[in-house]
Amino acid sequence: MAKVANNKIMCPGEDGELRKGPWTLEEDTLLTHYIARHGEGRWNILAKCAGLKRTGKSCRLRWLNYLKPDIKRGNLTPQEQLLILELHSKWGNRWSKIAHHLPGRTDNEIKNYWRTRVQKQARQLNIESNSKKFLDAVRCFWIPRLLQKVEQTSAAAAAAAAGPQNSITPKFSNFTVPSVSPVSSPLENPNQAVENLSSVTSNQSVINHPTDLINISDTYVPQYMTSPNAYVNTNTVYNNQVLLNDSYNDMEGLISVGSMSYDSSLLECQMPDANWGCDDMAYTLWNNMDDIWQLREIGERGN
DNA sequence: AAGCCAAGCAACCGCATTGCT
DNA sequence: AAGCAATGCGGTTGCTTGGCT
Repeated sequence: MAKVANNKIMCPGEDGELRKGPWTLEEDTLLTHYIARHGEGRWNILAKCAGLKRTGKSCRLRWLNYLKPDIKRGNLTPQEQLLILELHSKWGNRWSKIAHHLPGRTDNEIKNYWRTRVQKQARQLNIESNSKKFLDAVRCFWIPRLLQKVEQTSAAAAAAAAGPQNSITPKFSNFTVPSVSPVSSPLENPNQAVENLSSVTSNQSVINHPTDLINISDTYVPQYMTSPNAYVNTNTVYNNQVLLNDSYNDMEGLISVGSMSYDSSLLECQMPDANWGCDDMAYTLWNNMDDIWQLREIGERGN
């Protein structure tokens, strides 16, 4: 341990220049063994006394982000991704705060996930990743999809645990076959889908593109945080046609779960028979999702 | 096989905050 | 209360790796 001489902490092997760059196995071993014996903290002293030619800061980072025994490695699960999206929508770039809610994950890992995966989507959508528009897109399209994945994976796990005779019927297995009515592309006429929504009478699918929903969602009451069903139902809208769009399809790639997916051409959006006015349409749409949207799970792609 | 490029991630840097003297 | 060191946090950099030509 350190000795104090003339108010200066003296440790063996503290001479020489500080190292930078990737850590070697030897350095990792030194740090791990030292912390196992003496514990964390007092990083500058630790760095010197452990015989590491690193700054205390560097040692701390290496330990917290890589060497600590409870660090979880590997891909983020759909549940973790969902949590990150939700918490980031609440708190923004408070990586450390977010990381506290994901045991075994570091703020650095979450930050990298956000920058590499999430911001990539924003770029592809031509939306600023810190804009309300993108936040809405995440809430309306991405989170619902993750919720589906979470449900699917837990259902699959339950089915596996129950054995083949007691397999559980997925929650989305009995939705009706839709009748999708063709409408003009919102890319050609961005306001078309909203207009179509106001004129629709019943049983018609009219939303072509997520940006339409983003526009609508400016006025919706954000129940997304408390109503899982709302996620699923809004996602129906997304799935309905946007899956044809490459950049949105890329969101799929972020979720490394099983092969189950939804066929956009067979998802149904049903409107109630009541007359829809544009003004209160958004509010009604988002608050009645549970009742008015139905979807049909296609199951394994290729069916 | 070699070179190029982009994505992902580990690590660094600077600033802010906290705690101790 | 002030000064200083340690620690924490978020932004950024640059290295590694894998895919493509």
